[in-house]
Amino acid sequence: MQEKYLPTDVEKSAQDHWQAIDAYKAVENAQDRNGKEKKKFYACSMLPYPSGKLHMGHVRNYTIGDVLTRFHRMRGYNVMQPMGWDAFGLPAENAAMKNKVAPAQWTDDNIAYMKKQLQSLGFAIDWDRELATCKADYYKWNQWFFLRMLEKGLVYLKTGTVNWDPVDQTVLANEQVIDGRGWRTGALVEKREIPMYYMNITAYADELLPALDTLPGWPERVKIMQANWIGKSEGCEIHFPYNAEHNVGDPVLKVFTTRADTLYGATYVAVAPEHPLTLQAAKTDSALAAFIEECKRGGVTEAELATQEKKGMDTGLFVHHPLTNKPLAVWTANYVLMGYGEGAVMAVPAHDERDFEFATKYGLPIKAAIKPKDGELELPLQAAFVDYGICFDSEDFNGLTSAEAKHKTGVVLKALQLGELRTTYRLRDWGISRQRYWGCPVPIIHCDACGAVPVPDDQLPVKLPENLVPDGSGNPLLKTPSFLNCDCPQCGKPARRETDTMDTFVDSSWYYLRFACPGNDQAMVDERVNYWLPVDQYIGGIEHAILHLLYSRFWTKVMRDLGLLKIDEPFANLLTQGMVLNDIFSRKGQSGGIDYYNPVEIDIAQDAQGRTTGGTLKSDGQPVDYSGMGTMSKSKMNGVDPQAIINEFGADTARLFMMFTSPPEQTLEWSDAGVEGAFRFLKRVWAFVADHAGWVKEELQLLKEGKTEDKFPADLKVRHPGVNLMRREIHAALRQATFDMERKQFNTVASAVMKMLNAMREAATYSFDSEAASSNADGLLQKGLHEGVGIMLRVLYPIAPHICCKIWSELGYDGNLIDAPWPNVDEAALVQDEIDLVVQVNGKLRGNILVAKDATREAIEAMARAHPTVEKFIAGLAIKKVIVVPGRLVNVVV
RNA sequence: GCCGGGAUGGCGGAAUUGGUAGACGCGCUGGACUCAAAAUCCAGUGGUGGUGACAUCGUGGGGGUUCGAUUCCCCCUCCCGGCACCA
Repeated sequence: MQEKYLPTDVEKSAQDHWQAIDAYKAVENAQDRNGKEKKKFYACSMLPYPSGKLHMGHVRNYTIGDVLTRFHRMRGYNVMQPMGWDAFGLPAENAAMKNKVAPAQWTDDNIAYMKKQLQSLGFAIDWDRELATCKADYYKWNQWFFLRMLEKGLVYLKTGTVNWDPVDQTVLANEQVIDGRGWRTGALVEKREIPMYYMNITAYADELLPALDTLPGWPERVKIMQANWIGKSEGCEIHFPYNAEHNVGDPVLKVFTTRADTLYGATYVAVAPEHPLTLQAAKTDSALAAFIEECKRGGVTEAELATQEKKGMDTGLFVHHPLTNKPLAVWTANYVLMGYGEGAVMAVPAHDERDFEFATKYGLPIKAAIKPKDGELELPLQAAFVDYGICFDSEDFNGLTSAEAKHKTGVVLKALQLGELRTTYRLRDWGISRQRYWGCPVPIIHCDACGAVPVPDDQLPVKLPENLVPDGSGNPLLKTPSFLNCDCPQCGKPARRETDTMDTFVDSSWYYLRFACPGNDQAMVDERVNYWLPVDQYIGGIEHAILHLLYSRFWTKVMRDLGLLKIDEPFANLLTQGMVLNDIFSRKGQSGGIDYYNPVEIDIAQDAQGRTTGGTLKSDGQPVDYSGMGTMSKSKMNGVDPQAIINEFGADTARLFMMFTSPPEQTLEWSDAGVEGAFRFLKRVWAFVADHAGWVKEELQLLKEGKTEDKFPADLKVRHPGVNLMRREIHAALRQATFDMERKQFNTVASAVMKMLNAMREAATYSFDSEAASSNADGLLQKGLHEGVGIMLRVLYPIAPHICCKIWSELGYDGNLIDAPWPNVDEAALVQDEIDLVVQVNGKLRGNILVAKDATREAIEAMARAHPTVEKFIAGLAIKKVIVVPGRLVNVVV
C-alpha cells in the first residue's frame, strides 16, 4: 500500500472504476442476491441553477444527498440519485446583456462546466437521467400540462401588478428594484396592472393545508410556515350597502373580517387605491386622483407594504352599517391591498392596531365594542384592545363573548342577506406569466377574431428561439417576427403568438417526476413514476421552505387529479439544509458605495484569542473592515471556490469538512483551518492503515483459508484488556454512528469515526509500549484491527467514499465497498461488569461510584451515602429523599 | 411589519431528547523530532480563587416549574431565512 495519501490519484482511480462498472445506474424493481425485490430509495436534491460554477451551498446539498444515497445502498435499498439543471431564469439574461452572448449558449457552457465539477466530487449520480429545464423535450410538457389545466379551468387570465421601468419600458423583477428605482436606469419604478395567467392553487388550499399532517418526515418548522402561508381563517363576509347615489354596479361594498364580533365598533371603511369606489370618487376629486397616482409608486412586496407609512384620504362617499344603518365614511388607504380578499376592510380602530393608528392620525372616530372578560376598558383608549372579550355598547349583542358574537353576526347578516360566515385563505393564486425571454413560452396564440387560442397539442412544443440576446429594453421575443407571427389555429388568419414565458417555479415544480421517466418523448410521465415516487428523501435549502415546496405539492395533486400519478404528496421526507457562511470584508468605495473583497485577497488580522478583527488587502496593504459572517454570495464577494479546495485537498476532504463542521440543518461557517483539519484526519486514516496493512491482510488470508474464526474469545478482557477496551470503544462509536446516520446528524457520524481511529491508535500504541500487554499475543490485536478497520471504513465511506474504496480494495476486504453492508454492533463488546454512576447532593455533582451492573437500589444508595465527599456535604443535614436513576446517577436530597 | 428558526469555551459544535455541560475537531500553550522550519507525535487547555486536594460560577438576558433544566413554560434582546417576479 502506497505510504502517502495522494487524494488526486485515489479519487481518479475510484471514479474511473465506478464509471467502468456503471456503478450508479438505477434500475426499476432491482432484486437482492436472494432474488427478493429490494425496497426503493429515491434521493433527490434540489436541482442547481447553472450560474457558472458550483458554489459551496451546492457541495453541501449534494454531499448530504450522496451520504444518504450511499448509506441506504449499504442498507440494501435500490437507490436512485438523479441530477438536472434549473436552466431558465433571469441571471442568464443578465449575463447575456453583459457579455453579448445568447442565454442558451451561456447556460449550456455553464452546465458542461458544473457537470464536470459535480463528477469530480464523486457523487453517486445516475447521469442517464440528467435533464435541463431549458430544453424543449422538457418544457414541452410544461406547455402540454398548462393546456390541460386551462381545459380544467385551473388556469385563467386576470390582471396583476408588476414593477414598470418607464425608461427601459420593461417589467422588473422585485430583485431589480432597489429603493424604488430601476437597477439599470435609476428611474422611479411604477406599478402597472397587466393581464397574466394564473394557476388556481387556492382551489387546492383545503387539501394542501390538512395534508401537511400526512408528512411526518417533514421538519415541523416548514410545515408551520406552509400552514401560516396558506393562512386559513374562519371569518365573515360583511356587506355594507352603498349610499343610493353611488353607482358602481354592485349594490353593496363587500369586506371580509375575522373579527365580526367587533362590527359595532366599525367607524369607517377603507378601500384600496385601485378599488372601483376610489376610482369613481377620483373622477370628480383631483386631490384623490393625485393620491392614487402617489400610491402607484413604491414597492409591490408585502414587506414594503407592511412597513410603509400608512396614508389615506377621504373619498367623500358613504356606505351604511349593515346592522345600525348609520352612514360610515369610505376612506381610501395604502395599507388596503386590492389583491387580498375584496380590496376593502371595515375599520375598527378600537380593536385593531393598524386601524387605531390610522384613525388617530386622521382624527377618525374610535368606538369600543369589546371589553375584557373580567374588567372594564379604560376610556378613552390609549391603544387598540385586540384581545377577545365581551361585547358591550353593541345593541342585541351585549354580553356575548367574542366567539358567540362572531357566530351570531354571521347568522343575523345571512338572514338580512348582507353577508355570511365564510372561510378564506391568505394564499393567493399563482401568477405564472413573465414578460421575459429566457423561459418556457406560454402556449397561446392571440387572434383578432378568436381571442386567446390554445396552441393545439400537435403543434407542441412552442420552441423558444435560442439565438436572441436581450438588451434590457423589454422582451426580445416581441422583436422577433419569426416567433411572433403565426396563424390562428382556429380560423387560420394571421395571428400573434403570446410572448410571455412561464415563471421558473413552473419548471421546478415537477422535474423530480421526470427523473423517473427519462427519454420518454410520448408522455409527460409514465408507469415508472409510480415505482420511484414519492421522493424518499428530498434535500434543499431552507429558503425554499414555502414557495417551491408548495407549488410542487400543488402540481403533484393536479397531476394526480388528471390521472397522471397515483401519489398525493411528492416528498415523503424533507431535509432543509442551512446556508454556508463566510467572513465578509469590505471598504467604503470612493463613490460612496461599499466595495467587498474575497477573504483570499485579505491578510486576516486576529486578536490574541484567535478572533478575526479585520485585515489588510494583500494587493495594496491597506486595511479593510470586517463585518462578521454572512451567506456566501456574489454581491458580498465572499464565496469560496469548491474547485480550489478539490484541487488542493481532494473531494473527500471537501465532503468531510462539510459534513463534520455543522449538522445539515444549521448554517455552516466556512473555515480554512477546518478544511485542513479534515484533510489531516484523512491522512491519519491512511497512515494508520498503511502501518497495519500487513496484519489486516494476514487476518483476511487466515479467514479465507479457514485457519481462524471471525470472533473473539469470551475471556478477551483477561487475555488482552487493550483490545477489549478498543472493541468497546469502536462498537460504542458504531452504535452512535448508526443512530446519528438514521437521524441524519452527520457531524457526529464523522466524530464517531474519529473516535474509532483514536481507539485503534491507542490500542496499537499501548500494546507495543507496555511489557505487560504483550503486544499481539495470540494474534488478538491483529484480529481487533481487522475488525476495527473494516468498521471504520464502512462508516466513513458514505462521507468520504474515494479513500475508503481505495483502502478497502487495497487490503482485500470482501467485494466492492459500495455494496458492502452497514456494520452491526456487537452488543457483547459493550457489556461492562461495573457501571460508573454519578452521585449528586441536591442536584450538584459530588462524586462517582463504581457499582456492579446488577447492584440493587439499596446497595447503590448505601454506597452513595458512604462516598466521602457526599458524607461531607450531607453532614448534619436531614436526608429528605434519595433518587436513583438506574445506570445514570444517584441524587441525595437534603 | 408579519411568519419561521437560532444563540452553549478563543472558534465550529456535542450532550441518544429532563439526569456528569463542553464529546469530536479547530485554535492556542508547552514538549519530542529537526541545524532550522514545515509535517508528524506527546501533554495541557471554560472562567474565577487556591501551590494543591478542592471550592465556586457558568449554556444570549430576566422570571418560573422540578430532587435535578442547554433541554419544558412565560417575558425580553440580538442574529439568520421567507414575504408571492432571485432561484
